[in-house]
Amino acid sequence: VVSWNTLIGGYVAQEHICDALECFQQMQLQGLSPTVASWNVLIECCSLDGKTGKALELYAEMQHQSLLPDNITYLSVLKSCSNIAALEIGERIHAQIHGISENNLYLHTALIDMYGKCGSMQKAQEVFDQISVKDLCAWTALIAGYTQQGESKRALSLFDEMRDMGVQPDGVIFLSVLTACSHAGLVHKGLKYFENMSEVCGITPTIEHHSSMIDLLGRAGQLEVALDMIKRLPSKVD
RNA sequence: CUAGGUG
Repeated sequence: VVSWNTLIGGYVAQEHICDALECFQQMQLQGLSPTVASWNVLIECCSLDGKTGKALELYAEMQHQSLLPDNITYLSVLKSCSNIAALEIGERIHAQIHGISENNLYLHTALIDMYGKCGSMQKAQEVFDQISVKDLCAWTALIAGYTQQGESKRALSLFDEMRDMGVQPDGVIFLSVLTACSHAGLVHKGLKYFENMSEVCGITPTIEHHSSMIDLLGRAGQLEVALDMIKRLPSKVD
């Protein structure tokens, strides 16, 4: 069974979704019972493919066979929910999680992400507050949620709060932060964060960071500064 | 053998 799972995973990695599904059926035809991991790989694959309905279908089907979903199953299903902003389904799963498994940090982060993408920052904040040890990913999920809802100032103050607590930011969270600045037209803050990122935190800006900055500058009408940044791009990249 | 955050 383990090797079947590996095989399915291989198909998924090469984006041969149909082959993966076929493979899954064939293993059952041979009288082997898929493990939770088999289902997880499949569900994960459907949510990556944007086949959210199928993912939820598989999730229901696996429960129908009296297999217990594990944390990884919930993660994949929640990811599907965030993709289509399916708040009701997400809440249903949240309720299920409470009954069945001990919540871990990965799960909490996925919930925050899901609520954020569904526009329910109220609930996202609630989940966040219940976490005892918040790591960088949890912060990012929350901050990105506020950013996406247009609550830039909330996002930025959370970021400052996080740094006061001594959590080291990474390139991913800076992208959300820069996007928040861009959204709110906070040119100076954006420039400050951008500078701070490389000089204090030692993070090398990627193309994405530069795009974000150029977007910020462009929207604020600072076209010549934006142009200047574009000109300096190639030398910074290598 | 499978798992969370960014435009």
